[in-house]
Amino acid sequence: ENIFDRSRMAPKTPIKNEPVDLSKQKGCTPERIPITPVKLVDRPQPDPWTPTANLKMLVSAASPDMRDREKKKELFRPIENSEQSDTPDSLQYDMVDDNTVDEFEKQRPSRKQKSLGLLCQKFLARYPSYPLSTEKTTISLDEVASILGVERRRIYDIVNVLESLHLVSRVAKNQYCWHGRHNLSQTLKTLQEAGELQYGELMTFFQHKEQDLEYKFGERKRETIPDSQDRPLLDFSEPDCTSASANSRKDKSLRIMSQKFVMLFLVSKTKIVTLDIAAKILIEETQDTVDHSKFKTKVRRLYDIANVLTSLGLIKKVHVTEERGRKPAFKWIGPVEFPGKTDELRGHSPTSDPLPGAQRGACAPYQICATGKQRLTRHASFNGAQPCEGTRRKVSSEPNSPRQERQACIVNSNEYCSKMINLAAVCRQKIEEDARNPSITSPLPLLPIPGDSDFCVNPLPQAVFPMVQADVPSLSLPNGISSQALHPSTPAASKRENGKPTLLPNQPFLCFPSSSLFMLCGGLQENNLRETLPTTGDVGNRRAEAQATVPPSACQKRSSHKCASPSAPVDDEEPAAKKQTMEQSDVPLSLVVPKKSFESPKAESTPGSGCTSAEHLEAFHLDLASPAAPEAADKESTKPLDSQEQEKWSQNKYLDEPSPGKEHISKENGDQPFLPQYLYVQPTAGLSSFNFLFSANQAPGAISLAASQLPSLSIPCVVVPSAALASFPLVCSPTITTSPLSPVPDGSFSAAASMNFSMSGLASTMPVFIGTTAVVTPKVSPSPSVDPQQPAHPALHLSPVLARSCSAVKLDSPVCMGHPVTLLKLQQPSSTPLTPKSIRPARHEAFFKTPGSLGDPVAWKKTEGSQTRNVSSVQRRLEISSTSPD
DNA sequence: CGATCCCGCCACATT
DNA sequence: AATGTGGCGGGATCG
Repeated sequence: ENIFDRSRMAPKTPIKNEPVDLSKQKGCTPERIPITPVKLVDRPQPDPWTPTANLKMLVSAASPDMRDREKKKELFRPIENSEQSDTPDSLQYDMVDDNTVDEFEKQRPSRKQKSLGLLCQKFLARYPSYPLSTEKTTISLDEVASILGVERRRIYDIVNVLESLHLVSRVAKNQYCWHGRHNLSQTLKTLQEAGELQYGELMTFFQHKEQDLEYKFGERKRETIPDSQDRPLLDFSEPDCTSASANSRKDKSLRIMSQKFVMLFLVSKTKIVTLDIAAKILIEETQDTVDHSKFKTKVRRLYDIANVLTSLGLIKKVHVTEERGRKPAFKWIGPVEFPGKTDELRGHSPTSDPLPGAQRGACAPYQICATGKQRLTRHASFNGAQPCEGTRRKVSSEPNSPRQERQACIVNSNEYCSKMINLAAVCRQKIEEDARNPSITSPLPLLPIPGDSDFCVNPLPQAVFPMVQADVPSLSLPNGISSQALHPSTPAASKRENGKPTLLPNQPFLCFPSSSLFMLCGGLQENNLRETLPTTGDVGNRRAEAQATVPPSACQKRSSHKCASPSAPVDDEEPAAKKQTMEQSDVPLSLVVPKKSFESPKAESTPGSGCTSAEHLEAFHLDLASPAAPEAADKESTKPLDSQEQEKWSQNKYLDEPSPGKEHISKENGDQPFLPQYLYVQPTAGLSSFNFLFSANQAPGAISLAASQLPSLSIPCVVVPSAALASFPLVCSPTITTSPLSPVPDGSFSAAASMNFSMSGLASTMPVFIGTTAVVTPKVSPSPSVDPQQPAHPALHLSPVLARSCSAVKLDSPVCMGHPVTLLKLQQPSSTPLTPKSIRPARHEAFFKTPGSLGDPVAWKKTEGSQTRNVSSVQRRLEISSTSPD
């Protein structure tokens, strides 16, 4: 034993022997190995002196032995390298050794003994936690591997994680420098800051949700990780690492993952992160699809990282019991508070120039990240839809004016998108989970429906789309157009949705959708209202940010706040409230928010009215952010509060292109639309019997814009029949006009018109849904499910939003809930294509089918194809957002 | 049976 | 080309 220990102790010995062989052989060989077959180390018995000697010995011995490995299991139990645990055995070995391999064999190291965590402990034991500054300890991977009796590959796993925390740095090939934990605190602080910037908001959302949900621990973390981080690796940059250059292109995923993982803990309120959430968050890009395999792989990696972190005493394994059950999770047990905050950092990145920072990004990862977000938002605003496109590629292509900044922005946006997506996915899952768990659901209204998850994801995207599309169309074309754009229906097309361009020019409308969601939620839920408001406010901020391009200051602030918000002060009135509310608010919302960036500006060009509307929106945003917000909130709150209203809402219709409807609304509601983010038109209003809900985003955009101009906004508008809806059977898809409802001219544009028509005709009492393209499902079961709602589907773009909204609503309002459910059912059967594009028209036959329930959207997606759906959802978002038309 | 995660193939990077 | 790195996922073990 001593020997073994020594060996470890004395790492220095240069010898490398071929530990590998030995190690590999692990088990002793039955045949010969008299000695201690197990580990290299063990074997050495003869010459204890130097570890190396032992190693050699072992090796030599082993090699022959090696061949036999097979036996190991039952027979062996080699002690293995492990000293301690094994030690006893080792002794035994000695005793036994020669003769019975058996014992050894039996001892064969259990898996645990070979665990990475244990190996890491051994590794760490070799070096002082706080080495004297003077002494520089170099680590030779080969040497360590041999000493510890493991393959070098394992050492890489450990070193990579340690490197991510700057406990070691790579000096040269096969050589690492041991720094110890002197800088650990600083590194963690940095990560925390970076994490807040990147994930802060998201985290908060998630956490809130989670908490709401009821996680025991409450947490998971959520967050998304921006790609940007990846590359730069937050920390790395600064670290002393001489080898900064080192980080070559490849972002070592393990290192990055490790940092991100740590960031999650640091950002998490609860300090507890579940593996699945972390994995989701870490999975970048469009993962909606969710490759199960990918997820699995990610989890595996996280285990690797977690084992090392556990050995470092930074985290410990725990179980979080959620509604669903218990999930593996890790709790941060390391230092939490770090003296000085990085206010500075924040200031930099957020406030200061987003762009530049981003570009520079390379220099300071943090900043970059932060900037990235901001930018993203901005982008969104600027570019409009593009931002998201989850898939970057597309986006990049689209946008036009590419400036460097822009491009950068785009990139960021992409990242942002990816994050969003991830978040969405996470949210979605949560929601789903929540939904599953009834208990939890309460907090989050959304969840209830299975589809929700989709909604979450989709909604945003869709919402975004709608916005854009709407805008575009509206601008360029009145209702119909927009619808057409949307209609393109082909999924692909839908995703991109053309309209944007026009819209985009300046900003994306995308944002709205999300807001819309919020709105809905808010409206629906009484409680939520507040939350929503805040969220909305946030949204507004974001929008502002997005728009910020124009108003940088505001944007920056917001962004900064956002970032900071979690930890830092949000400051403005909103922030605090928002934060709180935010937290409570559903995840989805949060997701939405980020996305949203609507804008309307572009609209101007085309439709003057649109512009105005846009302005309103902005104004709102601004207002929200500042003083106005409260009012809006109030208004909103009031609306939502009323259960009656909710009911009405249920009745609400969503119009894809409801410009007319919107107009009505707008008229009726007039200015207010903004307030709530959802616009819901009371029956009294223009619509005789219809209530309109507009997603906040939508609403704003839609309302303002749409109402005035954009018919196309359609997206946002969803008319949901009130609970009573049941009565309404009709849904009109804009494009498609299902025969029954209104004859829509052609699918494409007619939608708006159709909407109108339907409206008019139907209006009387029926709840009509206007889908942009959707088909009406006349069938409708009037009752509960309110098939009509389904129409939402029709509105492709809208649908998402609607769906979300609906879902949200459902949650929020019982009434809604009921409907949705039914709806969902319906929808599923229908097999609707969720994607807006698909929605598009005609092709999809009837998207609407059972539009009704919000939840459906998900279902739709599902129908399309789970994977695709997922991805699509994300992509859709992105695409939609991007609106690149094709 | 799900949670863990060891093991090592193999691709890519670096020398 | 050899060697260093490290992504990745099959499949064994654990609980």
